[in-house]
Amino acid sequence: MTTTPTPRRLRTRQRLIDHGLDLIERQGYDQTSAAEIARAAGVSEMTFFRHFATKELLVLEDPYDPFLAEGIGDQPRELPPLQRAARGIRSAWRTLPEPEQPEIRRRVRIAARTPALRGAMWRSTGNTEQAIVARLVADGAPAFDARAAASAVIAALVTGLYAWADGEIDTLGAAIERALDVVAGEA
Amino acid sequence: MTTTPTPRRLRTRQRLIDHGLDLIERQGYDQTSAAEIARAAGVSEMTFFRHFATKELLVLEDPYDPFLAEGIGDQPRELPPLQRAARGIRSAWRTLPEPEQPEIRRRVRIAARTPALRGAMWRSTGNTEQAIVARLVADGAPAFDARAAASAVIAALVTGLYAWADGEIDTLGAAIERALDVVAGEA
DNA sequence: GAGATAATGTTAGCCACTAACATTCAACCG
DNA sequence: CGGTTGAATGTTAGTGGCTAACATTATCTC
Repeated sequence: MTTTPTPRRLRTRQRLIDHGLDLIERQGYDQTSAAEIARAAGVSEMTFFRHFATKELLVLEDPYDPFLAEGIGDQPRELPPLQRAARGIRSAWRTLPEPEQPEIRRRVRIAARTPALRGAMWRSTGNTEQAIVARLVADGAPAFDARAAASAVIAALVTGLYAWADGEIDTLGAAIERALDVVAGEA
Repeated sequence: MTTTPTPRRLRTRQRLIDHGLDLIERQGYDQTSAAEIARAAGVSEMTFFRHFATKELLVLEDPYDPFLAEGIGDQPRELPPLQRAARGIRSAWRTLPEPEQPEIRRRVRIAARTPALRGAMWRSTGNTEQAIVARLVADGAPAFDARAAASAVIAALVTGLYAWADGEIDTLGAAIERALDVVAGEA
């Protein structure tokens, strides 16, 4: 189905990202047009949109990572959905090395500062949220409770992301732990 | 500061809303242009945007209601922020009569079905969220915890709103109660 | 080196939205 | 009642996000 991209395409894509984040950091998201980014990257405007279906995705697109939902199945089913989701994510995160990608931080910082992107960020977490809902439901949670718990946990996580991007919290891991503490305290 | 709108302006605005929701319900949000709505309401496209700064706001604009945050101050400060927010909102809601406005339900149903509007909904809850954060912080909560708690509670509330609009839960009050139960169970 | 295929370019156009300026409407004043 | 004023609306022109259709250029294979 999904054919692997050619080296040339990957180079073009990376140039668009590099020049795009650069320009946006300097002049702001709204003040930077897709055409301008394309010009800076040495391609046509059309090519920009062939790489990123929307301008938002230049900043927010990330490969879908369902791994966050994977720890949920291990949690005891007696726990309420919110606790299961929070603890599952925490344990999934701990099995992973801190992905110290500075580019992710650039992206999140831009998103945090751009009102137009905050909504888009919400949309871009949709896949992760659905994965969490699916796991909770598979383990017996009512559909409504699963949706409410998943959306609440994701919202807190995004808050943590923003705090990390702003330098308010040092490491991504610490931001996540603290956000999860707030929605499902140690109590 | 804010001058009261003239009767004529109010009539035009209502006609835009009536024809707008009507057309959007029939053909979908993305398939209905602002120009089309304006034409149906018998005004120019420019007038549409003078009443609604963005097309999204035709569906989502609602007077800012800070009342939801008002019950938070009454909660015991020993409780963690998430509990304070959830209980405060619950008690604020209970002091109010169920506002059985069918138009609100139309709007929410459209928002629930339109991916482009889900993000906008998130933005439109920003005022309420800020009010909640302000109250939590005023009562001594750390800023980060307040933001995380407020965003989580709002996210769950929006989930409840959608469920009510879809008919999955009968009354708005029940939807809110249940959403709050999920994020801050009786435990 | 010829062909096939992916990647890009060009052009034209729709829609959301804005700025600038002209026009109509409604209330108020004499 | 006519005239004046300010709000509401209309008109026109333009920008930026985004798409469709078709032409062109790279790159890879044989």
